[in-house]
Amino acid sequence: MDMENRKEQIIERALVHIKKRGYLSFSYDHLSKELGLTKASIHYHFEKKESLGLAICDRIEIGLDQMILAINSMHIDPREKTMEFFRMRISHINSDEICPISAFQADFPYLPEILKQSVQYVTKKEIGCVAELLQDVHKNKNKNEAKAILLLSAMKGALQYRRAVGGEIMETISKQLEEIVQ
Amino acid sequence: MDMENRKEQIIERALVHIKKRGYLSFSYDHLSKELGLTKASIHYHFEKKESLGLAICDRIEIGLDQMILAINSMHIDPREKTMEFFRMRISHINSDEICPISAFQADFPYLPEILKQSVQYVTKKEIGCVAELLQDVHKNKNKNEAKAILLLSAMKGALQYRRAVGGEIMETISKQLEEIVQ
DNA sequence: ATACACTAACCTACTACTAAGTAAGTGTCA
DNA sequence: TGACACTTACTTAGTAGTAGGTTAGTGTAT
Repeated sequence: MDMENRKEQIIERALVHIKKRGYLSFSYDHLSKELGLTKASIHYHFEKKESLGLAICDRIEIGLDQMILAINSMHIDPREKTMEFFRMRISHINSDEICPISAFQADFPYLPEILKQSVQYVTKKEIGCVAELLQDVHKNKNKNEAKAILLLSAMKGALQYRRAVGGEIMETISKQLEEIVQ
Repeated sequence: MDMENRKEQIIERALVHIKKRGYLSFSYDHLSKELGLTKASIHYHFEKKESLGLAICDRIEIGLDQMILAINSMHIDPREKTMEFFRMRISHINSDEICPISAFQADFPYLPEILKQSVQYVTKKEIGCVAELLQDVHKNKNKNEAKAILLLSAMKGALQYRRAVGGEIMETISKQLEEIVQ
């Protein structure tokens, strides 16, 4: 397989693993067996685990950009745009998974410094995305930033709760997030 | 040192480690070195890591009971009681830590079955605690359960966000939680 | 004497990471 | 056209370090 396809394939599988079990707990061994390669081959594409971690952060960032682009091309109510962001975000996370950014945050103290920075960057970017969508609802920048953090914290906390209390929690939370957006 | 004191000491240190780095990532080796013991000695008190995990869940449950007891003996507004619960909960978590229940949830798919059950139990118990405190504010049981889940999700999500965006986030969130309680 | 709290030394499995080698292809020059 | 240098995408076989867990034995207080 050519370089770019294989790299993408590894990033995609690693992202699934991170959503399932976190950054520190997934291993090149698991990953390689799933892809029908050797560990060494993954090291060929991503010299260190850290390099793969950084590539995944980039991947998440690209995903955010694509979502914002898709949402801004929709002709719907501004309130609906914010909710659409959350719907899209949740739809990429299976019921046995958590948000990959949350997974990185859970392992944060033991990440290599450069990966910490990348996680910080993508975390802040996501908050910025939501805050900007909220700007079309009410024009209070400070309040929107605070609201964005609340909405995101609640959504991601809920995704983790889902593991212990079951699936119906996300509907319960979504309804209440809608009230907060209003 | 006598059995009960040592056991308590191990649980206490392990709880700190779980708040800092999660259940899967803390090790008997680290723990033993901190306590000036050997790994084997910790295995003497807690045969398996799983046993220690269960003891920590018990410990968290006892902590919840004590908080509810303390809060119910206060002569304050019902709204304030709910907020006091959150203040107490947050005060036990340092700025480089996350909620231990969240930490267990983050590692959930790879916990032994019996520990999963214990985490589920303590998760639901905490939701029950908050929902009951809310019963003194508004008497709508279903809505209070939903509100409890929202408040807890937001708080715990925010504790994880704090690692990537810094400490001032908790004040921002607390103010907004107060509005939701009203 | 016996139970308790502990240690030294070990085992197996798994982690990230590396060294050395190879088959298949690409580009270039006589 | 064909020989040569080089690259890509891998493999096999390792390294050192750490994980959870075990076994057999030691010191001590009652």
